[in-house]
This record gives sequence, structure tokens and C-alpha cells, in this order.
Amino acid sequence: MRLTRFFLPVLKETPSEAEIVSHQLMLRAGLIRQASAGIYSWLPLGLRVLKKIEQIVREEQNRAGAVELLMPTIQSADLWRESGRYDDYGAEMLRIADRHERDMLFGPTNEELITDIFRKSVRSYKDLPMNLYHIQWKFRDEIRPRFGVMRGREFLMKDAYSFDLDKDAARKSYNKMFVAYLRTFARMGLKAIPMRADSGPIGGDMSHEFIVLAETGESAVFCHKDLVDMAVPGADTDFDGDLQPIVDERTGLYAATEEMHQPEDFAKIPEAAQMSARGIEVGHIFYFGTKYSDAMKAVVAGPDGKDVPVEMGSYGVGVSRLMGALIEAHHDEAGCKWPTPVAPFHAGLINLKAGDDAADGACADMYAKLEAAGVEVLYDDTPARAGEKFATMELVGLPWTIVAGPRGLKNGLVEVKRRADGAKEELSIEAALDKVISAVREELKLAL
RNA sequence: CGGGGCGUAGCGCAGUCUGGUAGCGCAUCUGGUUUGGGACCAGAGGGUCGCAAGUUCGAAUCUUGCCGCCCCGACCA
Repeated sequence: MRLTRFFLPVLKETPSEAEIVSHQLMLRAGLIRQASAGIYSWLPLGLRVLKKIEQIVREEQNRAGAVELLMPTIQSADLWRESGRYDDYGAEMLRIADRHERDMLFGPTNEELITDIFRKSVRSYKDLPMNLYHIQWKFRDEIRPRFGVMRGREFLMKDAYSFDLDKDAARKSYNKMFVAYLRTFARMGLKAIPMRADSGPIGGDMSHEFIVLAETGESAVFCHKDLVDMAVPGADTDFDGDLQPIVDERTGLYAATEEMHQPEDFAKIPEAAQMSARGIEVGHIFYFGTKYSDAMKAVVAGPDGKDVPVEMGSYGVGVSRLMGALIEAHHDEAGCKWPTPVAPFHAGLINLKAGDDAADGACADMYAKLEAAGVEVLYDDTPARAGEKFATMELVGLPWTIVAGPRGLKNGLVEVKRRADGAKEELSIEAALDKVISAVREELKLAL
């Protein structure tokens, strides 16, 4: 993408409404603009990141055997009356009426709708297990939206719903999502730790929040140090096999958010392994049994021919929130530092002297070669001054940048910079292209 | 909803206490000089001072009401 043909409104100064760094940078780097409290427009650069996050989530859901569909944002109140939640949900649910005065609502979640779809079409235990998901905008009229997209009212969420015949099978479905989440967050360059969460009236140990450690996190968390750098299950993981050992390895170590924290238990682990930090909740998985299948009569015929209500679980990932979490985890004073798999572009190309024939020619050539090699490039072909270009590129935070100007090109040299650590080196054009192309490929491969 | 703060040019702010018809920096536009880490000179455009009502000869400034936004708390992907 040529910058002269793109829409990238960056801000030199920090907008006063933004308190935390991810919110500030998202506004400054031209990723989002606020529409009203807790509601944001996604600018071209932000949308690119959002789509990449979404795609990684999608790939890992598919890998784990979940099947994608898409449910609407607007739902009828009737289903919610059936489950009893129309009255229970409270002011957080945005209620609207259509022209016929029918009660509608902007979906804050989709248990009712998915249960309705399921019960209308599935009759036999032979169709189980089943896990259906979608990635759709939600609206929750939060008491207090804040921190930009970290707690928006409108947000993009992946929510999956599993259906099983009995609790053992439900646990297997739960484990699949558990492992899928480990991979999902790791692929984005995030260290997310599963922590025991309140499992509500069902009880048991089948509810976990996935927490990204960050100083600005909303909740205090306590865990065993070993959880932080535990190896991530590989792409060759057999999701139809026994995943219990992978789950046990993690749930066996202490990890809890403030609400679930048991100081006595925490004190039992070696002091050197005790870790207390702050974290951002980016995912939540939940087994809730027959809460909705009972209320909405979602039953299947078991092997004995008798109808039984299905065992259900739901599994959420905050897709838009993840963008905030990613910036919280990867930034410096100058701007964002995107991990390659979620970077809006893989590389930047700075033409230090747009209008100079040699610089224009060399840059156009490099741009074409990078794009042909599958590297997404943001080519700064504007006539701006060098300092401004560098500052913009650092703010945007692409993993690699090639800097080309007449002075270096006279000797056939360009500069290659890595955003992660600021490392830079002078290379020939060919070597620079090789370096960036192979590095980007390597970084993307790690993400699979 | 309770507590606090803010609303003046695209962004960041001053001016409000003490009423006199709106200003600074950055950004934008024009011309020129520059050009390898956020340039310089000259000029220009851009505001119903959040909205409404009131007080007053006169309101960004005082009064009342409303709206919006941010921060702390309860809630959550």
C-alpha cells in the first residue's frame, strides 16, 4: 500500500480522553476513532489488525473442530423471555422496538439464539458432539465503558457453543476449546494464562479465564511462575485425542484472579514461584450444563431412545479487546510494536526523497518485489521529511522497515530496521529484500 | 447510579475568578528557501466559545436547565 493512496490519520499529540497507552496509541496511530462512549470506528489500519486477529481465532476454532456460522446482531426478545433472561439481564442489554412495536434487542451474547437453532435441527445424539461459533459484534450497555476498546460497549467477540450428550463428553469439548485458546493467543504473540474462574451455580472446575499479563490490566492475578512460559501445544495436536493431560498440566498449577484468589493455597507454592501481577481477560470458557437446554427444551434422543437435554458450554474471545491487549503487551515510547502475525503490514518502506528518480525507482522496485514475495508493505512515498517519516513508521509499529535514500543508493545500500529491538543494518538492496522476506516468512511460520 | 473533572479551530491548550465582542503552539493551504531523525521565512484559511433560556447596554466569562466526554467505584469478552 502506498501511503499517498492510503488513509492514515496519525496524531502527533496524545488526545486528552485517552488514559492508558493502548488507547492513546490506537488513536494516535490511526487505528480507531471514537464515535461515542464505548463505541468506535475502525480506521483502515485498525481494521487490518482486527481482521488478522479474527482470522487467527477462526483458524484455531476450525482446527479444534468448531464450525463457523453467523447469527444476527439484532434478536427478538421472545427467545430471551423463554430462557428467562429478558428480565434478568438488566440495563446492560440494549432494548429496542421495531416499527410494529415488537420488542427487539441488540445481542449481548447468543446462547438463546444458538440453542434455538440447535433444537430446531438436531434430534439425535448421533449428531453430537457439536460446536458452533460465530464472530460477531455484541453490544453491552456497560455501566462505565473505558480504556478504549478494552471495555467498549460495542465489541467484536468470537463466541462458540458446544453441545454434548453427557458431562464427560462436555468436558472433552471444553478441553478442545481450552487447548485452542492456548494456541490462539500464543500465535498472536501473547502469553495468556488460563485461570480458575467462578463457574457459577454449576460449580466444579469447568470455567477458566484467559489472562494476558499487563501492568494496566483490570484485574489483579496470582499464579505460579511456571505458567508464564509453558510451551504451547503444537499445530500437530490431535484434537480428537486425549487433551486432558495438556489441560491438567496447566490447571494443576495455581492461577487465579482476584475474585477466586485463595491466599492460603497461594502460600503453599514455593515463594520463588509465586507471582502476582495484573492482567487483561481476553477469553473466557464456561461449562453451564443444561441451563438453556432445560429452559428452551433443546433435547436429543439418546441411545436408549429417550430425550435428554444437551450439555452445553460457551467459549468467548474478545476479538476487539485483543487489539488493546496486544498494544499493552507490545509497545514502547515511540509507538506500537506489532508481532508479525497481527501487524497491519509486515514491513514499511521509507523513501527518504520522494521525487528523486533514483530513490523512486529503487523503492518502486523493492515494493513490487516484496509484495510479490507475499510481504505486505506500507510504502511511505510521501514528500514528508525524514524525521516525520521515521516517527510515523515507529508509531505505526511495523515489524520491519527498509529505509532508502539517494545517499545510500549511490552505493547500492539501504537500511533495514527491526522494530522489536531497534536493530538496524546497512545492506545491499538484494540482501535487504532477502532479509526482510525470509524474516517475515519465518515469523509468520511460527504462527501456524 | 454515587464521587470527581472537563467541554474554546482538526489536535493540545490559555482566556472564565475580576463581563467589553476570541488567542497561543502544532496541523492545514499558498509562495519561497531547505531536505538522511519531527525544518525555516512570509502570507492565508478555519470558531454560532457543547446546547438552551435568563441577567446585562454588552456574556466564552455571571445564573438556571439540559447534553456530551473522561477519571475513581459496583459490572464484564
